[in-house]
Amino acid sequence: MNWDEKEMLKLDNQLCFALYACSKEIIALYKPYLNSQGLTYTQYITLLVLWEEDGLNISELGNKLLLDSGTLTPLLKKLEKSQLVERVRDRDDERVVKVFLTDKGKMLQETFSDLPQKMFCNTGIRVEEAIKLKAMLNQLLGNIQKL
Amino acid sequence: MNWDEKEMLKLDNQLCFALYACSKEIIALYKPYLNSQGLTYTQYITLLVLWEEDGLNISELGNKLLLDSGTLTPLLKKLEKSQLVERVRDRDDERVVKVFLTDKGKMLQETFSDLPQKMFCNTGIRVEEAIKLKAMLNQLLGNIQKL
DNA sequence: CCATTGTGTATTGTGTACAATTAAATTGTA
DNA sequence: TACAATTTAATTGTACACAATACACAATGG
Repeated sequence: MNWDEKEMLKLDNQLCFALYACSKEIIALYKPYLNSQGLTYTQYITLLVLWEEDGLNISELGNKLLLDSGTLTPLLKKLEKSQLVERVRDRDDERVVKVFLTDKGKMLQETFSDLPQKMFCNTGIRVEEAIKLKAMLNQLLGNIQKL
Repeated sequence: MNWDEKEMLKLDNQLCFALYACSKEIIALYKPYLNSQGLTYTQYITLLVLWEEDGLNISELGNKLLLDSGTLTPLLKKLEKSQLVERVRDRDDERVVKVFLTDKGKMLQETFSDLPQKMFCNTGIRVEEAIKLKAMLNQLLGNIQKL
């Protein structure tokens, strides 16, 4: 093993760990806001999607969130139990479960309307930096998906 | 809710989701390499730390990996079961458990010596881009930790 | 010396996350 | 119309991830 290889095996030199750590820490910053409404981060981003487009089925949600049915099925049942969504099996195709926001679920959007701005302040990052960073992440994600 | 607020509640406009998605997808790229050696990503980065500095205790590992004992205790017991590490309770302070690599665990480093390079190629990102991205992530992480 | 405070690990409970499998329903095709 | 292939969710099993708690031990201050 040469010097370069040894250097690159150090945790601090790994891009993946920086991503992994950043992701976890930022999600942790969301927690106080979300937990106060009885939500987790994954449940929150599921609602984000439904606020944009209601009545998606589970695989459509999974495509947008990059999550599979093993994650979404129990999560959506919890959201249903707290009466934020309704799961309705499609009459025309009984395999399909469509997910609809309840009135309570729709109203919750207002509660979180200022959360993105709040979170942005918490990170202490400049606007142009954030835009640049997101662009780089999206490009990276695009590269990976193509494989 | 004004237009800006509504825009920022869209999934695709959220930096946090870009981080979360990127992190998961890159870790997924690691899986074939790691699973072939019976390892998960979290176990791999734990070994990365130990290859740099052997004999750390659990809280020291947790500080470097940003993980708590609830995650590390069962993980280290699995690594011990597969004979890659040894958990030794400190004689002087019975609260402390120190973690040492076995010979088998030390030798595994060679097996992964070219993995960072391989992974880098898989992402299809340019060197300067990767460096820039990692710098931005580390700065963001620094900002958060200070809160 | 001893009560208090702090530290280090383990345990329990909840909630993802994903691979693999199953099961039901639909679709394509001979 | 049979029936194979595909699609869609749900289920099962393994592995994090973290909050909350418990517990043992250590350090410290009066």
